[in-house]
Amino acid sequence: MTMRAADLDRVRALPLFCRATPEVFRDVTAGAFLQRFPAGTTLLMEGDTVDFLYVLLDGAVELQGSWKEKETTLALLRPVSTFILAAVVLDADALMSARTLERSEILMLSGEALRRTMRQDADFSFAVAQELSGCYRGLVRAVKNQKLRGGVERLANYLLTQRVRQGMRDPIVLPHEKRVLASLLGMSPENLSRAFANLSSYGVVVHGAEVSLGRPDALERLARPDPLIDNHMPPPSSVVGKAESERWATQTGRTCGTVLG
Amino acid sequence: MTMRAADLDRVRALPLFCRATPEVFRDVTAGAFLQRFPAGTTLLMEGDTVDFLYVLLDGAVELQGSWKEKETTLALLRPVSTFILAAVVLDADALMSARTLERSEILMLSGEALRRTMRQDADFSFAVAQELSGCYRGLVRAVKNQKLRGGVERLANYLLTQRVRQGMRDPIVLPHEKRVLASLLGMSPENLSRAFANLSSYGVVVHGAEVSLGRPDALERLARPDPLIDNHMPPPSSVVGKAESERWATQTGRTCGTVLG
DNA sequence: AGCACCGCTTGACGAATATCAATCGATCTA
DNA sequence: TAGATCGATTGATATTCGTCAAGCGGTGCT
Repeated sequence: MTMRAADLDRVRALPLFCRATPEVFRDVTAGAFLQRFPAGTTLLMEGDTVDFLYVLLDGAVELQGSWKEKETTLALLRPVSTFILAAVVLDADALMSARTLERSEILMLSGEALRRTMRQDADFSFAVAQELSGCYRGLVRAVKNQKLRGGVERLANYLLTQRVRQGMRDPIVLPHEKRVLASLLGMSPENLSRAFANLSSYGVVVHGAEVSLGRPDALERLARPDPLIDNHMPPPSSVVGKAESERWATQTGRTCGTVLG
Repeated sequence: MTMRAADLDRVRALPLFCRATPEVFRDVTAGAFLQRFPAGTTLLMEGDTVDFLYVLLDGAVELQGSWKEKETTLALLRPVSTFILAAVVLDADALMSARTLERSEILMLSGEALRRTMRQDADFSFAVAQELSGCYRGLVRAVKNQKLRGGVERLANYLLTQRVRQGMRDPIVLPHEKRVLASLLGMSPENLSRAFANLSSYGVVVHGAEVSLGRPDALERLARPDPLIDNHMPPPSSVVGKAESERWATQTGRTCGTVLG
């Protein structure tokens, strides 16, 4: 209950809640609490049963899956984003782990309360269904991205997507470590370096986290972005208006990367 | 409206509808119609706006995505399955194409009616949200499968999953052409052949569509199936009881393949 | 029967990618 | 400041995978 009014407002503005009645919002946030975590904290392990809907208010969170000592990044989240909505709705165990990449502020809503409210309010239930649909479509994009494109193509499209999200500024800045980005794009860190090197012939210059797309048109001819794969949603600056850009990975706000990769 | 009572019952039994009141079921099926398609018919193209929720009652359909002359199979559906639920809920365009693999019988429900009913009935809305959650989780499994495993490992796990679904019978039978299976598993048909050849050292013998897993234990040590990736749901024979095994790809019934791959 | 077509398999080759190792640079610490 | 640590880069090498080509074995058609 120790949360600033401004935080509550940011949650209220989420597509998931912005059309809910005051009563519904009160019900679903009943018993919610805000918590701060340092960087590198594991919030949730694969296979854990999940009792809360998480809302990232500040910081950064990585969703990852693992198999046989190997790990891969499924999504990178920035505020304001919700995650593991699907597991909460089904009251099932988590299919991915969640860990903080930076010091983060996270609101935790009772899963029980969420499900109860859904059963009582058709409009809220509908909003949840819409959110889940957006998440689903985000994953469809991810799979297509992964299966249909090669490594350099995924990187090229990632850069073009970032350019749009960062308001067409020229030196875009990578929002995460390159090792994490590599995992998101489905390649080894070494290969990401080489992929960047390849793109230099298309005008791409890298200086640390700053990447300048010298000739976006040339890069675009290589990347061939496709609205059915890459969600080039409006830059964060412009008011997002109708909560319509598909949401991603149970998260409602911006995503860092078209999508997994 | 030309549909047999038995068909209606099968639709009624879907997790999506089985808990709905008679009125809700009547509303959502209002204006629905049954249609027959020959093999190889494209029901829906990527990018098309979608006005109907599809229910596969007989036959087989493939969901695929494409980019730059390339195509990949995202899911293989068998009766009784619904598909493109997410696009219908959002009233958005389709992210994948759908085509029949065999002569198929398909029920088409009005998307408008579905959304209207959702807004009126919280329980139905909740059922849709649960269905979407299952689909979402199916895709998470798919991405993990694709990013964390190699080709042979994906095939080995596919075979083990099929063994469970087909009631542990020994010569399992591949439910689709090998070229389609290869696309589902994310490899070329040539590589699928070689992958099968590799598995011969683990007891796998292939005779056309019949595959005998000579030593399932050995195969399992290679495949390392994981409940957080492979949905080893109960064999179709045993009554599925509570509609709980996660649904896949907007589909409610059996799926042919752990998952895309 | 003969023929064409199609799906599957196999081999050879090249491209893409992972892995291992070493190095460089920046940051943090003692 | 010196040392240690960590992320990023680069090179060498092995593995995986896709592509091209040919051959095999069915099915269906005439």
